[in-house]
Amino acid sequence: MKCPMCSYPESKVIDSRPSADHSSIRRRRECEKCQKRFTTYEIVETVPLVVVKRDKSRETFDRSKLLRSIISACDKRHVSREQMETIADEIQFTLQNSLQNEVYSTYIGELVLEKLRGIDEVAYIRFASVYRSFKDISQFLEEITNLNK
Amino acid sequence: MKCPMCSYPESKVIDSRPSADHSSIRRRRECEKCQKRFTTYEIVETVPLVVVKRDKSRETFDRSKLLRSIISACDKRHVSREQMETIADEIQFTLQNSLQNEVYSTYIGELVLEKLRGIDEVAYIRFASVYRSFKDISQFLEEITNLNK
DNA sequence: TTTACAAACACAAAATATAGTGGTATAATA
DNA sequence: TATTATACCACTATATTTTGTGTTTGTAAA
Repeated sequence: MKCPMCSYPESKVIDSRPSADHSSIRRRRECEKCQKRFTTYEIVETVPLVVVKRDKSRETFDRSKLLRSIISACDKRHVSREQMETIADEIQFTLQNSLQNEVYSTYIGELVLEKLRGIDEVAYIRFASVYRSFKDISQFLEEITNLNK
Repeated sequence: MKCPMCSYPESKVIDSRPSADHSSIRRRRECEKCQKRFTTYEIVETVPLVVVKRDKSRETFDRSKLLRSIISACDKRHVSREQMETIADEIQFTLQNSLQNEVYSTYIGELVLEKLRGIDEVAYIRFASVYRSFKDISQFLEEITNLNK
């Protein structure tokens, strides 16, 4: 590992500690040339998450886009911004921990529905109406009837 | 190191290679629980560069601020924006490769002077006049006299 | 000011990673 | 299409890192 001070390419580890949740490793290194010490982090490669849309086109996952869709479903409802952020966070976490690096937008939609269902029924129905493209009132009614089963 | 798929905290290294310039190490790991494999990178901690000002107050280094000071010194002079950007880049590079993570603003000033001196004398004098707070015309003259020595 | 916590430091035994060699597959490029 | 570069994979001997325990220090919070 190259020394950030003198750029010499070899250094040795003198201490190594996993982070509390083991999501990274902090190492303390010493340059073999100038003896200066520095810190490094080993982190999991972040694979950019690709979302496959209905028309099969692909785009990189965008948390703010996800959040916007949640916000608009919750408009005027008693759902706090914090709750919405949490939903977005949880979904992002779920996606990033899914084994794939490509996820279907429909899967994300289902995840949002699942979360909203437990928080606000109106927001849930609204999101479903957009997401599932309800064609007429009967589908609405059907979804609402299923809600309390 | 936590498995990004199943979140199990223990994994083993199965391959480890330094990058071409030794600025990072890529490791291939295998989760001890789910056996899935993933890649990690060990990178040097990026220490935010702190600038110590004349009054001893500290702030984080801001390239755009540095650039602004160069731009105003070069106002109406034949120095291209590209040259100014290059000066800022070179100084930032110098600072980030300096052994310290705290640098004195006076040091940055000297670096700018050094660069300007080779490019445009008027810009140089202007920057010096602000930076060194010339009190009267005699200091100006002195600096100008020294310029072509 | 006291407390609490993270980071730096030290040391040593035990466990694991590193780096050489070499093969395969894939993607980007000429 | 041939070429190149990169990632992934396998195997092995040896050197290095890891991790427990414990001290110290700087800094943030109470």
